[in-house]
Amino acid sequence: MDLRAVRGMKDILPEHVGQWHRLERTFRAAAERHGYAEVRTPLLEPTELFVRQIGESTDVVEKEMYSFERHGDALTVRPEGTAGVARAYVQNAVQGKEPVSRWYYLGPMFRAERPAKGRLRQFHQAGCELFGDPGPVCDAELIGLVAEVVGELGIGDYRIHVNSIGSKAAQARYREALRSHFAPIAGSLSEDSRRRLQTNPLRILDSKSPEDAAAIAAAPTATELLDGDDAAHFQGLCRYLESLELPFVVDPKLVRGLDYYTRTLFELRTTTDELGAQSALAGGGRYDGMVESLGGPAVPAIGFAMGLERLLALMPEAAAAAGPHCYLVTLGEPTHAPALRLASRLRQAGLRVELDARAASLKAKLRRADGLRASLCLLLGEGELARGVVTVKDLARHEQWEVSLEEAPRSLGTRLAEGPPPAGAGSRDG
RNA sequence: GUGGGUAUAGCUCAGCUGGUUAGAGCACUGGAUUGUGGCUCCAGGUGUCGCGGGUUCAAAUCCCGUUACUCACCCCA
Repeated sequence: MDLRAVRGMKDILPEHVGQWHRLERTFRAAAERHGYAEVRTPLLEPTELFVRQIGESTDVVEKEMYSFERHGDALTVRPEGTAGVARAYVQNAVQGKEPVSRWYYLGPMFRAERPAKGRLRQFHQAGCELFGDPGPVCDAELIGLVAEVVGELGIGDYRIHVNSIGSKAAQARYREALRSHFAPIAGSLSEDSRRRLQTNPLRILDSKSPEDAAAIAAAPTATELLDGDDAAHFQGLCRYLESLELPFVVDPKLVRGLDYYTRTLFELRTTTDELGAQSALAGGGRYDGMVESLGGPAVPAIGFAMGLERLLALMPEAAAAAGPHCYLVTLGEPTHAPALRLASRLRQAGLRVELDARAASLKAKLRRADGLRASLCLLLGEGELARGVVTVKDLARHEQWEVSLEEAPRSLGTRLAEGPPPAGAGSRDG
């Protein structure tokens, strides 16, 4: 086969879409309970949007974006959701319509990384963005929302990591403090970390190289350097998380790879190894400067995104998808047209009907009805046709009877409404 | 981008230090039951052994190259 899906981009086959729907339903319901409404923004944005908001020297911008030029416009397929949503917020002057906006989104993101376990080039995120509230009450509430969704999905093995890197000014001070801490010992650092000393010393902190471990442990932490307002904000966040009874760990080494964050940072990390070397299920933080840097007023904002493939990998197996109510089997060409009409009338009555007019044996068709977990199998042969009836077979109860073609939609509708057949058979909800 | 691993039937995989017609399970089809399923039994496979080259009397097996997938680094969802 020479035409395959692009590397790192996967087909989601019908057998898995039930799980996706469950995940999306759970997320939407939780977000809407918290007052969030869905926003849909384009997959393509001006390249400049991501370069300026995510940061020129970040990995995402330096090497992971799908960028191209078309009709003179430099465009990029979105690598994340926040920048586009913030752009939409500013462009539509939403701050003038309401003091606080709660928006959620759902969809594919694209990063041209080398794929690995838990990491794809097209992956899906669901996220929330809250504009107009500086926190920290809403920060805690937002983290609570993420935990709620993850918990409802049946995922329990995770930890909430929280940190604060302060305002942009505090970050600049912190960067300097890290530089003066690491510069004298640069010789003992890993090659990557020596490079990061120049580009972004914050990210030395999440280096996993053993040679960096001691230097990182001795490094100053961001929270130590927070000034009055920043420190109070972070203390408030921790206090509110406690009052929500959300277990969390303060993780001074939590530094995220996007430049736009201010103050609050958080991640939900799985404590299992189901995701290989990856561990983040969801991540987010505050980005108080973004709206203003996009040309809007100084509106504070916070948000998060969850990786849907990663959540799916940790979700417990769901029950089998519901089969059809009726599996309608024809026997012989003369029954085809009447069967088509019967199927259509049954569907009008609200039933899920699958018609099997293959030339295969009755045995093969019944086997298929069974494999699909159909509730009822309907047999329409020439004998039935002559008598104006259809044979109805309850696959779970091993009973069969005839009903007139005329009466079938009403009779079968009633029968199916009576409830599921005995255990182990019939339809189940996913 | 840099490394490691893998590549045999639709799927999951056996196939030993090279040896003649390349196997199993699952799935699928037919039959046992001329129109009755899940269990059982019987039967059914012409598969570019990823691709190209090399070594050899002989290559799925050894060597080289190449492509794809995968895992790890990096970074993140």
